[in-house]
Amino acid sequence: MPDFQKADSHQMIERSFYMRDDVVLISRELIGKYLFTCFEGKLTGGIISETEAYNGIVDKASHAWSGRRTARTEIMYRKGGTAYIYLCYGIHSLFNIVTNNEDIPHAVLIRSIIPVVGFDLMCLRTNKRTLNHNEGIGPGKVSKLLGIHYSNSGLDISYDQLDRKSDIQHDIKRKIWIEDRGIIPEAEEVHVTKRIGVDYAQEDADLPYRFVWHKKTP
DNA sequence: CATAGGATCGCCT
DNA sequence: GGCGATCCTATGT
Repeated sequence: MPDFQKADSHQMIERSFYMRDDVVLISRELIGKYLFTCFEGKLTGGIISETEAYNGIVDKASHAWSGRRTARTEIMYRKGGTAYIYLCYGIHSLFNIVTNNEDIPHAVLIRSIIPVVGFDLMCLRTNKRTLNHNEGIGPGKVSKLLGIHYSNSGLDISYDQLDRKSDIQHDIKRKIWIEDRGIIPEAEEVHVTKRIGVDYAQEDADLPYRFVWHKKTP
């Protein structure tokens, strides 16, 4: 378990990171970043350990395939750094980060985290006495641990440096954000595979858009 | 309005 | 590894 207190580089990821063109690269680069939520003043967070890229209108696995726009998917067409969260199987809120410019509906699904901050609250949310080893593995479980609900879809998770008026620790309005704390996964520990549960996507079903961090045991 | 199905999970065998 | 839960979303009449 990394010691986040000792990491010397704490930095909330800014807009330019999310606004880039290559959603697969962003998906890869999010491995090892810290995902935080703060709802009702309570902080929880973990290290992102699994992601999937969804490559907009040309990607048959994407909700925005062929430019589809509905009330739900409209959020995907916002600018990079927006949260796109939707309900899956009637039960699970799945958390995605919109990337690229406005009107380009790229997104990264966060599939797993390693819990780091707020264990007590995460136990409450999952109704467990202690967190299981695999409690953060699976996109539905990520949202459960962090208290993310699909009604939070559309929240801004980024910030614009020029608009920054005070220390981010005092930005009580921000509910979800990502920080770079200097963790760099070993390249050979990050596995690339096809995406989960998208067999319906025909020729796009096998694209190497999933990244899984298999950490060597310390 | 009605209805099929889903970027899943946990419990069961 | 099989299956039911559970309800919103998208689509069609």
